[in-house]
Amino acid sequence: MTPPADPPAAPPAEPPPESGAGPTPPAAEEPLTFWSFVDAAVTRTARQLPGTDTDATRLVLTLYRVTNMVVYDLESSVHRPRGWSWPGFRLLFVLWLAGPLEAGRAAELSGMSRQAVSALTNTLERQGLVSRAPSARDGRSVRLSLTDTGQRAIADAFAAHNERERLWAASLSAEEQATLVRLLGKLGSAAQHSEIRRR
Amino acid sequence: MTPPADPPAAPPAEPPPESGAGPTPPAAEEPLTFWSFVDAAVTRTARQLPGTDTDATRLVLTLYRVTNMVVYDLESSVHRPRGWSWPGFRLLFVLWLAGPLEAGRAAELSGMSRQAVSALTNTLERQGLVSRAPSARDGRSVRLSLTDTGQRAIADAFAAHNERERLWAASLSAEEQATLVRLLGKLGSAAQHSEIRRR
DNA sequence: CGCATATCGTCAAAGCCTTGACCAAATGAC
DNA sequence: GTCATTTGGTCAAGGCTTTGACGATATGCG
Repeated sequence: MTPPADPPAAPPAEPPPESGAGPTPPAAEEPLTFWSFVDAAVTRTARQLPGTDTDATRLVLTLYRVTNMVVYDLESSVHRPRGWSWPGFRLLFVLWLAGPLEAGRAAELSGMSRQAVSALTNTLERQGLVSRAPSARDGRSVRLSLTDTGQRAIADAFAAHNERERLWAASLSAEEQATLVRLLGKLGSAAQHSEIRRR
Repeated sequence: MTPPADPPAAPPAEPPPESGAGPTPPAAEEPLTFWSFVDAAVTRTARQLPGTDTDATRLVLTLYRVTNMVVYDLESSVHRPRGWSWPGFRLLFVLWLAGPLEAGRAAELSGMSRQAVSALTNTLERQGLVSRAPSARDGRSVRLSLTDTGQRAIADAFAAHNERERLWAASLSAEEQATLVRLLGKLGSAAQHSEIRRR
């Protein structure tokens, strides 16, 4: 779901609906595009719902959209050509760096649910990249580890993945990258507040 | 897939694998957690693959993980209780703000594929929130619009959604929010470079 | 030691995503 | 006007996500 990259070259939006029913018609004279939609969204939510925290809307909308673009690019150019998926790569990445793990720990480190790790491991096991073994520590657990094939495959994939990451990161200076990471980390720490729902 | 919020309180990782086969064993003495994994990942990829752009790795890893946390929280606390999904909300949001749209335009504005919008519209139509009509402009197109029920439902959901966005955003000052949005926007503009894959 | 409770991984059902394909309609060249 | 090409929406297959449930195993209290 990578959007067109060249705003505002998209064809014109349909004309706004007639006055009366429903929300206030969009006031934009220019056609909306993926890019201008964020600005328009902020303006229009303020009009539709007085009291809207428009800065928060802009923040979350931008965060989600940019992340989606990055992930789509990485998945479609690096991982799908290998017959992999983005979540598959993420699980292989965790096992590559942390070594063999119990499935629950792999779920925790990768930020996936236990059921998602279980289903994903089915796929990766079938591809010969990961193997399951009963855990000596706990009869309920399975220990996931990369096969030799998996080790080689993830090293190769990560090289290409990192090359692509570098292209994305290169649009920011080193200082900007550091600032972005710092602010994202600060945003992420909000999850420690009791109001935020977490697993 | 929201990870535990309280680093590093997670139970200890399994002991590192023995020397020899596979990658260099993880050197960390502390158990890895969702949080410390990012730092560990950066350190260990540099060791596994000399020449790794570790700043890019940190940037993309952090971006993805924080976004995932935010989306999981919004979806599980605001949208799933309504019987909705995150993508469903996003499509409703676009139709709410832009008014009735042809499906292809809705796909464009929301950053989804046409097939994803089609399948999602099936669900929302079944829930009585969206309706399809043939487009007068183009015999191949369908025009998507919110039903009256849909209008009311999205207004109510967005109020709760925005309240939750506000909680997230509140962890940053207004200036920090503006800086984050600006840097994300700059990162997103990288998609205009020809190397980045886009739809 | 017995038993209630918690934990781990998997299962099932339903929804969402991707790619490739198909059919109908639109477009543009000649 | 004809025809090749493009476009729009849907379909199908396969993979990934969620929630709730289940059976096996572990834990801790009395």
